[in-house]
Amino acid sequence: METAPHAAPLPQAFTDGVFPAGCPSRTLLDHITSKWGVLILIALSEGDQRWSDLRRRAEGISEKMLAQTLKTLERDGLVSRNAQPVIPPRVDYSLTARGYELSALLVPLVAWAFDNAEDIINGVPQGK
Amino acid sequence: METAPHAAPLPQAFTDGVFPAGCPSRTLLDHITSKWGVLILIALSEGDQRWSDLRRRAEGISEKMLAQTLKTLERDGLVSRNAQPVIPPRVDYSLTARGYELSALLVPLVAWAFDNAEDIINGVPQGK
DNA sequence: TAAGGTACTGACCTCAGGGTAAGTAACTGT
DNA sequence: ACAGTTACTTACCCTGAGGTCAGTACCTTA
Repeated sequence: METAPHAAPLPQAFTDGVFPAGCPSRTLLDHITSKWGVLILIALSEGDQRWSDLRRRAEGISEKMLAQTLKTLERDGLVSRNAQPVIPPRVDYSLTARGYELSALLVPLVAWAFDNAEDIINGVPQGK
Repeated sequence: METAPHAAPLPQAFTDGVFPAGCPSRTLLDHITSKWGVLILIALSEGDQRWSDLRRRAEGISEKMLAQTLKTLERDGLVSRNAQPVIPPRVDYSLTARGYELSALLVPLVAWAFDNAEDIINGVPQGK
């Protein structure tokens, strides 16, 4: 029942243990841990997706937020947009190399949340 | 320059590729990816901390948000609170087993964000 | 000729996440 | 007697995340 012994190395970063307020990582962290950002990145980790696919998979997202989230992730170089000049329009989104790198870290986190959510939200103590 | 081939298995969860709107994992994800939640969990991953330590380390957090975040994480069974009946008060916070499990997934993510933030926010394309 | 499909944009409004500041309890040291 | 310490709570306010809805462009099919 002991908690954290002392493991889990925070690599070289934050050696003083302080997370500075003005640090750019704060901004990036806000983008990638945003409500919809996580879901979009996870969805794309399974392969390219069209706009309409993403809308369907991130259930509950509005068109406005989908557009906004995708723009942010694109600006951050995590997602790339490929528009085909056809009618009706067809736009495919995919992860960049950098985005794929990130999704590899994000996927286990979301999987863990999925596995533990029910117990935690319903207040099951610790055992199962 | 190819992006995601198809790897990174989303374990058993979300086999249909849809993230349902009412899913409890949405709530949990909101807690653990919240602006301050992440920082608190990371800070505690290095060992027990007092209230005042956490305030200092999560630079910029207000007392109100620290209290609120800690309460949420405690309710979720990720953080445990140990108050000693001394004057002036002394309260230590630590990760539970569950919280430690989570922090092991969170730490690499934050480390990645820290390493890549500067390039990404300043718009360095991809190479370095 | 009118409806439908796709990928958006923009205007408008609401609500909650989060900041600021002051107050509190209870003891200790000067 | 009074300031100092620590861990909070409470009240008030405000910005911005995010929802809703309407509109658009352009071609296709009924």
